[in-house]
Amino acid sequence: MARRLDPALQQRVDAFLDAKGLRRTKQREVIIHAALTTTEHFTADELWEMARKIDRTTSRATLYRTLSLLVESKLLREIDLGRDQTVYDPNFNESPNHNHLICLDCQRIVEFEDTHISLLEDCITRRLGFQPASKSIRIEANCQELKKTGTCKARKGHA
Amino acid sequence: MARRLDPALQQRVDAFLDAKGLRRTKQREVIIHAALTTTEHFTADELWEMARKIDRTTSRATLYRTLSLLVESKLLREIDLGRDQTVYDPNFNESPNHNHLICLDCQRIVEFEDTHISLLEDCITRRLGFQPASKSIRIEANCQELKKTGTCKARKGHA
DNA sequence: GTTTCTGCAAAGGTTTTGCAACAAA
DNA sequence: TTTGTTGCAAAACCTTTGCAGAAAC
Repeated sequence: MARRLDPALQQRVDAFLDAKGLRRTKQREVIIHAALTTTEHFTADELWEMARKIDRTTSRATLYRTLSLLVESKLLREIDLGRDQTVYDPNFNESPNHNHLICLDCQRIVEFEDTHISLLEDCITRRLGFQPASKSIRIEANCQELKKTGTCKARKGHA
Repeated sequence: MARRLDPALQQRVDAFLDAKGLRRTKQREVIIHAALTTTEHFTADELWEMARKIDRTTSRATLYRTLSLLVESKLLREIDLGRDQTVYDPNFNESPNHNHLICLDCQRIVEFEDTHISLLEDCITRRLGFQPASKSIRIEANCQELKKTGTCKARKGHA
C-alpha cells in the first residue's frame, strides 16, 4: 500500500465502519485502499486485480462483500457506462455532482460538472412533485476532431 | 395479438427487417408485437411472459435474439433504472428525448422531457469537443407528498 | 431447394451464498 | 471467548451459443 488514503476519506471510512460495528480486517483495508486511491473507474474484476497486487490472497467473495459496503456508505458509486459489467466510480468523493460523457469513437470517459444543468434538474424534479436525491447524466457523443482531422485529439486528455 | 401495431411503427419494423434481409417468422412477429404494444418498461423475462401469453412456445433464445434486433434498430432502448436486470423502454418511439425519474419511496418511474435541459446538454457536449449522439438523465427522488401527508399521492399518476 | 430461424440444452460470465476455519475485539 | 469475517466451492442468475430439425423464401 504505497500511498496513504486522504485523511478526510479515511475519516469517512472509519466513521462508517464504526457506525456499522464492522471490524478492521487486513482484507478490508486492502480492498478499500485500492478502491479509494485510484481516480479511474473500475469493474469488480479490475479492483480484484488491484487488491491482489497488494495482497495475493484477496478473494472474490470478500471483494464483492466489501464493494457492497463501499457503495452502501456512498464512498463508491455504481455508474452506468452502457457496458455489460458494473462499473464503479470513486470520484464522487471529490466531485459529488459530476456526470459522464462517453466517446463513441475511442470509448474514453470524460467527467464533467455543470451548475446550470444541476439546477435545472432540481427544478424539474420539484415541478414533478419530488425532492431530488441523486441525479446522473450520461451523454454518448462522437469526437469532433476525429471527424474533421481523422485523428482523435481528445485522446490526449481533454477533460 | 389483440391490438394492431401502430402503422408508422409497423413500417419501421418492416423497413428494418427488409434492410437486413430478415425473415418474418411467427416468433418474431409475436415478440415484436408484445414489445411494441406496451407502454410499460420491461425486463427480458417480463417480455418473455408477455410473448408467451400470445404463443406459449416462444423460447428464451429467440426472445433474446429478437431483443437484440429491436435494440439495434432503435425500436427499443435499454435504460438504466439502477436495477440489476436490464430494462427495456419502448417509449422512445413516441417521445424520443424523454428521461426518467425514479421515486425512491414507491419505485414508480416518471418519464419527463425538457427542452432546456436538452439544449444545455448539447451545449456542454460541444464545449467539450464532441458531437452529441444520445443523452439520458436519471433522477432519483423522494415523494414530497409522502413526506408531508404520509401517503404517496404520486402513485395515482402524476406523470 | 436454400438459407435462415427456432428451440433445446449446455455453456458462459458475473455475483452471491453456505459453511467451516480463522481473526478481531 | 465471543462474534464477525474470510476463502472456498458450489449455487444462482441472466444471457449467449452450437446444433439439428423446422420454417421461410
